[in-house]
Amino acid sequence: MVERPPRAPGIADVARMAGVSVATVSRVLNDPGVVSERRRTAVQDAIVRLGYRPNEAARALKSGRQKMIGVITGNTTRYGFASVLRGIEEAAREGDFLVTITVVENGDPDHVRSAVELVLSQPLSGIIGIEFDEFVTAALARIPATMPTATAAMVGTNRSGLPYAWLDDELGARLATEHLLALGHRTVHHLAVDYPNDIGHGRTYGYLAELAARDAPVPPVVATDWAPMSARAAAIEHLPDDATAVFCFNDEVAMGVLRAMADQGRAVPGDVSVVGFDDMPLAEVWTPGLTTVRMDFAGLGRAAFEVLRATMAGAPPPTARAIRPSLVVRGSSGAPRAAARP
Amino acid sequence: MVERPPRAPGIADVARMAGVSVATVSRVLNDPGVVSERRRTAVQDAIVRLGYRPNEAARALKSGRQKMIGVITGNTTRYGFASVLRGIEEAAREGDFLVTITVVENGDPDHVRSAVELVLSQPLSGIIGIEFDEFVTAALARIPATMPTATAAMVGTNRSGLPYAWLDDELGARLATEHLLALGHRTVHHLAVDYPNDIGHGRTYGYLAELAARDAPVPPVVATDWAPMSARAAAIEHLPDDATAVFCFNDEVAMGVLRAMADQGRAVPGDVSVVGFDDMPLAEVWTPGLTTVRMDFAGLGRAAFEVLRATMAGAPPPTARAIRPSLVVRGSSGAPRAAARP
DNA sequence: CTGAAAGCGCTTACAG
DNA sequence: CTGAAAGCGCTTACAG
Repeated sequence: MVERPPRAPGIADVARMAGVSVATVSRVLNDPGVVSERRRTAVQDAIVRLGYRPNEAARALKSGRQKMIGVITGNTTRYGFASVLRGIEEAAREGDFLVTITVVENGDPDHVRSAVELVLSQPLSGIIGIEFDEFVTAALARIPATMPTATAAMVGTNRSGLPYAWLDDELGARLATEHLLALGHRTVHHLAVDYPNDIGHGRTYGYLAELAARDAPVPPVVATDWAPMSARAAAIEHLPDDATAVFCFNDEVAMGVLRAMADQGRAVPGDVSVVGFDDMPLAEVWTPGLTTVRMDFAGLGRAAFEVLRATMAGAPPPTARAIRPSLVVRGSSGAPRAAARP
Repeated sequence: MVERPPRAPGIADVARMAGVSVATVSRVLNDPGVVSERRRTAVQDAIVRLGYRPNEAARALKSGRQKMIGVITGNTTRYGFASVLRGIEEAAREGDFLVTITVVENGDPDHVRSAVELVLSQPLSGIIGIEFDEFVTAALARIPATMPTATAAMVGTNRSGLPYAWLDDELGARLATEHLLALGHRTVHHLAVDYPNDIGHGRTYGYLAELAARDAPVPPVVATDWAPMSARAAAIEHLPDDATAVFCFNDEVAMGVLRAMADQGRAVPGDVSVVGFDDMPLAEVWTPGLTTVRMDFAGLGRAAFEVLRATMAGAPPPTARAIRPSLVVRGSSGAPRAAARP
């Protein structure tokens, strides 16, 4: 613990020590170029000696803006949200912005409203929504148009209409589906979360599109929820016995499917190939290693921050920034047993 | 997008509409009891009609404190940190506090200093450090004593000496070790992260203590780092062929060990029992389901917030709040093959 | 119970 | 380039 004066030094203390007016100190802080070198040096010395630190509340009161951005997000315990948040935080910190988070995880109007009120009570510079679901969209809809706002999204999830950066999960799904088809599977089955719904998910669309493009039969989509054990149950109940390839909504769903296969004594990839989505850190550790699509969530967070920064600077409506996913092939996918068919 | 006046309404607008002074409006906001019912109602009506929202920057400027707490944490992408953050955020939101996060993930003095500077530039009400590693401890050491601060810790990690809440991972390790010994294993091996080091970890201590208490032989501790695949490598290289039970530092390490066993053709739990630590959501999905120790990280976050709240209220140095872990038995642990020995 | 007034720590026209 | 002064939106003694 450093010892400190009872009251933190203010701009007036600096001015006194440097023998200048408070206005000059303020200028040194905000626009050093306009101050003569002599005084500038004197002020900077005083700042260091006093350990002066600007009071952001006072700055915010004057300017109406604070060097702080708000992030509205779903459950930060989930891999995607956590990683995007990570990227935002890094980019923000580099730009000297602090990040405040507000979790919105259901559609209850009271919950959404109070969460937004809480964020808006602060003089934020801007807001980023991690718009992967409808709850965040609902929260974003309550933010006044005067507040600079940007969004991190995936295909089809950017329902707020705000400037955004996005991850092309539709492309990722096509890569995954194509990979399986190229291996010789007659078709590919799919476990989808939150399907059917009015948002739709790029990864489900991409899967369907790739099947169509290659004239593969389209099996019924198997619906599940986020919980891996629900995916396990859905796989056991709805995946046909002759399925040889399964493309999963995300890695956690894939892990549930892998568990289902193990419990049923079906070999992976011998009897069935399983492909996930996201490439979370544990994907490679699973037995067998999970073939999946790598999504650069942290990059998405950084890109969203750049979009917000442009918006804050009053730039023309910034273009969306897309991040390309890539396929990561590991042990869980292979050729079907009877691959040698015409 | 709601349409809004160019400038947000202030306390003066409310006062005008309600026909009272600004002082009265302020009182209604902060201490409604002292205002007569008639005026109070008038003010509250005006607040609603105007959509008035207090400007926290102005409040902070007067009081020197803002309804915002800062969280200093390690990589929020990791399960433990993310879950504690989660608990803090929930508790804070219920108390109408906003949460700001700053990630400190290495010991570089410049990094630590600038991270702390950034946090301190805000008129925070208080700070919580998720003190699971030395980097957060280093950051906490730079916070002036005048700032209310609390910590979320585990056994031995609370090196800052600040008021804290903690998770008794030493007890958890004893439960896990005892479980394995009670199953009939002659002894238990251990993969430890960050060992040996001057902090030490409660879970490693607890394991050692339980072995000693039961007069079991003490095999050399196998060192690994956080990455599951490193744990896999360490297990393959250093775990003796006759090991029948392994207690792992955390679930991710255990997953690496499970992978090592699979790659070596050793059956779990037939040939070797594996126990993890933390009970992350995927632990039950693994094949076989992972026996582990459940750690209530979110509860820890909430408890840390309570400790901070007491500190902010100027209460006597709050007592530490302990959270008990519990053993969760699943498929990865069982009796050794030759269990029927004296 | 209520109002007039000072002041929190800055920034920013306005003069010079 | 520099300083004196007003003001950002509140809270809080101080009188009454």
